[in-house]
Amino acid sequence: MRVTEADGRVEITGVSDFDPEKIFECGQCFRWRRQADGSFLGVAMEKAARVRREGDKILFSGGRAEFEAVWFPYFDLERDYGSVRWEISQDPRMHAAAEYGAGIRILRQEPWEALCSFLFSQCNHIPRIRQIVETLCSTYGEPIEFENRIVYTFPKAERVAELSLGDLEVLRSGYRAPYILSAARAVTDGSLNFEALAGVSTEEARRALASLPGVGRKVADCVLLFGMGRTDAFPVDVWVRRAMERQGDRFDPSAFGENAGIAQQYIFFYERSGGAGKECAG
DNA sequence: GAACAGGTGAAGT
DNA sequence: ACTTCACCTGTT
Repeated sequence: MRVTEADGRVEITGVSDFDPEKIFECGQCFRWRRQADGSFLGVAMEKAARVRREGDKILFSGGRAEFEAVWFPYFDLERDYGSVRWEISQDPRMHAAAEYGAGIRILRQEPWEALCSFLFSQCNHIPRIRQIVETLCSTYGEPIEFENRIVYTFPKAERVAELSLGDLEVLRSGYRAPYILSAARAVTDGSLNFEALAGVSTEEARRALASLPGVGRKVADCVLLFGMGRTDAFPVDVWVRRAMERQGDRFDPSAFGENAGIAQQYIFFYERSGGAGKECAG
């Protein structure tokens, strides 16, 4: 990977598997929006950014220092997705999905944001999840200026913990609102400590997350995968379940080891695209 | 208007 | 251990 800085932005070349559209629209995150010029604008890690692809170049707003401190880890640029994808493709059942998902990367989001986002996700469509998250941020996040506009950070757990259910009504998040409040309180009072969970097994971290109200196996695995860098976590939602059931034969995600979560994202993206359905029609 | 949506947890077999 | 249901809200 080659990194150059110019005009207040960073260009990288020589990165395989970086398709902004797939990364931001494969359902793992909810705060990046496509702009009229084809770039994506978002806020993550308390920073706003614009990201675009031009041919084999990826452009990031901001300087090299910010890129190295924030966006390099956030976009998981250390991982060679080309070879991960090749390994996953060795399972013939994964071949089509892995090829279709070329360009996806698993973002390393903040664990608290991932926890909230996937608590909101239950029984909701993606547009609605985005709406709820955006309202949470614009109402309770911190304003920051970016390219002559105001955008909002994701509010910290400490901020949410001091809110009431009434304060959250503006989100229209229904029965999920109390889940958010108790999660915020758990993070704030230390009974859920993400830093400490970095040092325990995935299974133990999963148990800790699932002890929160409203967090079951699926949401816990989403937090592990999208917010805690646990690529061995394999969230099973209705789409992935459908794909697995169609295999008829037993499908064991643990066979993918540390790549299970990435395989999951290929399956999810492919299944939602409808590509898998066509294959089976007949 | 009923049914459903990236789930969870309690209560019923 | 497996199945059923309610849960807010918005959309089809």
